[in-house]
Amino acid sequence: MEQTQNDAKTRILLASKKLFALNGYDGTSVRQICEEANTNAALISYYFGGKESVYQALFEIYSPINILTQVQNISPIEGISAIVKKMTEYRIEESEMISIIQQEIFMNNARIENYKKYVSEIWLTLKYYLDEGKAQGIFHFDSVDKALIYIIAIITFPNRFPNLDCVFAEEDSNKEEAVNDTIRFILRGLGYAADHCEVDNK
Amino acid sequence: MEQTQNDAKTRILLASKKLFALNGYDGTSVRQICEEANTNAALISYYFGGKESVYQALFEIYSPINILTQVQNISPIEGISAIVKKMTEYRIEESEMISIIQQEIFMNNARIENYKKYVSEIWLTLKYYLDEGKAQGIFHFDSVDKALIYIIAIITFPNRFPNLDCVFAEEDSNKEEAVNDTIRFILRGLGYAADHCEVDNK
DNA sequence: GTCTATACTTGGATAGAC
DNA sequence: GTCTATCCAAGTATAGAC
Repeated sequence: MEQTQNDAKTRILLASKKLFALNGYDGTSVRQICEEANTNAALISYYFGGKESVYQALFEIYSPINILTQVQNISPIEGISAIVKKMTEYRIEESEMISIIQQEIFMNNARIENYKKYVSEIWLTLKYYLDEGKAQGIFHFDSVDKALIYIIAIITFPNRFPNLDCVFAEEDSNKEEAVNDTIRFILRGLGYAADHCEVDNK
Repeated sequence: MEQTQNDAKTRILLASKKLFALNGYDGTSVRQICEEANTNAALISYYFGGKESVYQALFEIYSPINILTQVQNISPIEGISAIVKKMTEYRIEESEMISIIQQEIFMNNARIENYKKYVSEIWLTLKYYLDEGKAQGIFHFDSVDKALIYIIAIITFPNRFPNLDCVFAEEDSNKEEAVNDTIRFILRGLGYAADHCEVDNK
């Protein structure tokens, strides 16, 4: 089926992505979505089969698909940097999806069963590189689970807060800057001292 | 009015805290709450005036009230450590509230207007210490907003994931350990090199 | 392929019995 | 102080018109 930028189906997807991010799944009604999308409420059922199927479709279409490619057989530093880079880019490109994912991660519902496996894979890969890096003496932390949680917290935290504008003054920086800044903070946090302890340079 | 651990009002508060954390505000019905609390749906209105008022009551009763006491006129390191310590303790003691707060922060709704001011104050204090520390040459980062976001991400990230058990193997550690671990990660991330640049091994 | 009208379900609040 | 029954509003899905 042909799918242009402006057909009703696409408009529904974009509208629901926006509204789910702002108001949550349960806080968004199909009537709201269709108003935002300039379509009729019946089209949700017609195109997708229901509200939940629209939600599932978002994850299928806007998932960070290629995060784990090119992340095999490289060093812990490279591995972690690569994942942080991809996630940070995704976080900027698909900030609405990150909001949606954030809201889901901490909830109990079964809406994202399929997606969970996919996300777990990313976190387990991160964990693998943390273990490796610690074993090689590159990283210095006590608990791999705690370190993992800090990293997940950072790379899944939305960069937009509809509710807390007053705190954040700076305008958007470019993507590359954000990636490097995030990688630096995380590697430093892990006790990787290369960039500020000269004796460490080899 | 006398309030025991087991009166209906308290049971409603605890049940709603639990369910809001797991399923979100919109994902929780007053009927669910009252089933969990072993009371009747009418009591929500009777005691609180409505679902939203129960929600507000949670923030009034279980807020991290004393976070900003004893955080004046101290050094950036001490200031940031103190806030991270208090928030980490709160995160462990009131993990359900942290889940609820997390869900709210990224949303658009006006439910937590009062609470927002309170939260903003904490973040602005953190920001102040970050600026101070950078000016004093203690911290090394480019963007204070980015640094602030990393810290907020870490100290507001729930430590429980109903949805991602498989990734996290370790059992709960004690509170003090968690506090010190978190402070160390953050200070390192900020480029505060005191604890590993002299000689790494102890 | 798109929309209108509507039936069905669920949630929140309330009146009144005990 | 607590519960039962019920009203009203909102969300969802569907049948069928165009």
